[in-house]
Amino acid sequence: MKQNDDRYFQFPLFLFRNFMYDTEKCLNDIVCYGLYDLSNKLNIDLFRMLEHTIYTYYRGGLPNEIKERLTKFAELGEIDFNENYLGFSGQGDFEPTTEMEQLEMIFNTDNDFYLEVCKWFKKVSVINFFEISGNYDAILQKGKIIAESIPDKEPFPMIDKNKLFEFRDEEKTEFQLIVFAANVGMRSILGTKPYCKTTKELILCRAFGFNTMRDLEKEKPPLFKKYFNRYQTDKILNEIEIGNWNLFRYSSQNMRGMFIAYKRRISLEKLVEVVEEKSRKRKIQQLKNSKIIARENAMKKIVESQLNSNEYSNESVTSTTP
DNA sequence: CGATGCTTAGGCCGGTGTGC
DNA sequence: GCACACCGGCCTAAGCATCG
Repeated sequence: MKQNDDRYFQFPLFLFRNFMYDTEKCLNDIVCYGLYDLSNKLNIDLFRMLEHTIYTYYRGGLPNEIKERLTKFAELGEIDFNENYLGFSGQGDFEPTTEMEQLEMIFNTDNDFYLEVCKWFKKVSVINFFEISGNYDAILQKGKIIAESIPDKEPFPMIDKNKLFEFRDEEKTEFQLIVFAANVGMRSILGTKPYCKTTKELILCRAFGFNTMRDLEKEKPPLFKKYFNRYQTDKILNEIEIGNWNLFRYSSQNMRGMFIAYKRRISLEKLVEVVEEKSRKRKIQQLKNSKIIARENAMKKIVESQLNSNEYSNESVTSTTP
């Protein structure tokens, strides 16, 4: 797992459909899916797992089965636990090097035990990351159900972990919720791109958890109508731009649609440059095309007039012939 | 393939509603 | 009467979609 993924939850967009109506349930579903997803993707760091297993053995808190197995291995002399130092070095650092090496040897010969410890370690890692207090297995089960019902071509936006818990646990106004939702909508459109072109309509559509306007029309949320107007969309987008959302927008004069971008991925100056250069190149291409067309038309005319003059000359020839 | 119509963002503006 | 939030209409030009 990469360092910068640590702070984000990634989830299928459709979970967001009830965000405006039942925020807590929506965000808890996202946590369930995130937990399930992480438990699948998590790569085990063997060193940390060895260390944490020894640490938890000394400190207490291992599942009984694992603890009993370790005790047995100790009785057989395959691992030496030092009940005086409890894994701490003379300098006071937790460095159970010998125990870890011995445990690794045990893992190499007893694959079932290794897998059992992996399962436990994964669980504690995930619980630690998500700071959850609920029933881990139930959450995992729910996450699995969600994962199995993801539609095709579903966008997967990401939410900052702290923001997610903030919105789940603190009271928010409807406008604060729609701003958060629009932020998610924008992220679902951007994906991994630093910037891209879109419309206000699609941002709002995604904010309500729908992939396309076609999907949204099937079960249009009442609040979509409330917020999809000039004043409200501008207010929402302005709020996102001045707030701490790492997002901004740019629309060239009279252009159809707008560009949205991550502040941390591209500067306003750079985006404007890119957008105006695109428009300049398009204009140049249009000029080229119109010149080609003009030339073709001119050539046609010339050919036609030559044909005509030939006809006249032929006529004159035939007329003079007896 | 080209002409045409349609959609879109944003500047501007007038009108309505609300609280003081 | 005043300040402010809200809403939709009109307008422009870009550029996308579509039709013949």
